[in-house]
Amino acid sequence: MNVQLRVEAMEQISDKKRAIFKSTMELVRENGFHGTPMSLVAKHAGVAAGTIYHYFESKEHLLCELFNYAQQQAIAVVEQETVATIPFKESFFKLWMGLYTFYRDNQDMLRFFEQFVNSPFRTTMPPLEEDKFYTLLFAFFERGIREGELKDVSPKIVGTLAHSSILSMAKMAASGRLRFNKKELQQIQQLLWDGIALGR
Amino acid sequence: MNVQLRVEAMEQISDKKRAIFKSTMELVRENGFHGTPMSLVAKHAGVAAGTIYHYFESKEHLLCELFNYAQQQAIAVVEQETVATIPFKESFFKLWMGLYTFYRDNQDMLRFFEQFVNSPFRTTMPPLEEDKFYTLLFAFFERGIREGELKDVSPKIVGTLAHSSILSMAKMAASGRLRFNKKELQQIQQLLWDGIALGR
DNA sequence: GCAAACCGAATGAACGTTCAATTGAGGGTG
DNA sequence: CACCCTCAATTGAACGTTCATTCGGTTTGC
Repeated sequence: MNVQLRVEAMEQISDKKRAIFKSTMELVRENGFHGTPMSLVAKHAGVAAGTIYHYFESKEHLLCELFNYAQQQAIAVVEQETVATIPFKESFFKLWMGLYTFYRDNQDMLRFFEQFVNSPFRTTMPPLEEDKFYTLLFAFFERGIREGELKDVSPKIVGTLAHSSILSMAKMAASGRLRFNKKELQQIQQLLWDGIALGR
Repeated sequence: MNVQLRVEAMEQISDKKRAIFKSTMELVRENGFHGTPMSLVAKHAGVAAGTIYHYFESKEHLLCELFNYAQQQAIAVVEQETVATIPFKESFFKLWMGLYTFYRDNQDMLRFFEQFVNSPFRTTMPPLEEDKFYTLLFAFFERGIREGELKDVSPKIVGTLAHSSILSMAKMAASGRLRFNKKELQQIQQLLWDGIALGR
């Protein structure tokens, strides 16, 4: 039943579709949003140009679906690290580290995300999965406030602050300007925690 | 002499050039990076297409120069709020608020920044002014560490965290999803300060 | 009268998308 | 098993549009 549910949620993606997603993400990372013509995507994915249009209505749809697809993977990380049976503080550190390593190890995706959320697509075709991601994230921080672990600031604010700290650190690591060791990463998380936690 | 210096630094920009910058920023904000043809920029700026090429070598150069131009204004904010004669803690809050209001009130610019730094231009033509911005920012936080006001974490880390918090809050305010009142803004700054400051 | 600034139609390349044609997997029939 | 039919998957050349850029000519300021 667990498997059943996962299959339903993921909607069983075809190999070609996945190859197209992968190529698009890599090319967008290197050449940007513009600068990745469909012909190039096709070549990289090892399919003909026409084939892409069998799976996707247009370039715009391809990009939007890719965003949702990638976002689902980020959602999976949040769901995995925020089970309600684990104490809040422990979950907080696990979530921070989980998302950080996810973004750090998926730099194509990270770059694609940033390009996408600042593009006009976001407004012309609002992505469903992004809402879900933030809903989950904010719910987690609301729990922290409810349980008296966090200061009484809007969960949206705390959640956004936490997430932006993760993103900026992952981008820093990705750009190669600074590589963090385990101790530094713990320092960063602790620093954030000190800010948002309710001192006893 | 004060005036003299400022003029030298700004290099005396022509009205047409400024109009082109303004139009580009507005159009990029609405239509994204792609989706703003030079012809549209020209029309919005009230000049002919060819005129743009009198001032800028190419679209790419226009965008890069615009980035530097905009970045200079952000630099001006940092310089204004981080004079060494004001106590560090007070400067910190002034800087946070100064940059926050700057970004919030210049949403075109904010959006353009985000698009630009995640585009491939950043790597093909590394922007000088971005370096200067971060150099100033990091120097300020280094001062905080040196004066024993901040925890001994790399100034690059603290600076990046602080800046990302500003950006994410300004983006939130810009998107209209949440409008902050003065008390909430103070809460956010305090929260950050609590995280990075050395408890006595 | 001479630069520099400015114009905007023309050019040519690049790109998203289409479509007629081909392949191949499955399945029903005798 | 051979045959045919169907339909989805796939191909890639061709099309039409859009867009950055050019350039010969005109205006403006000095």
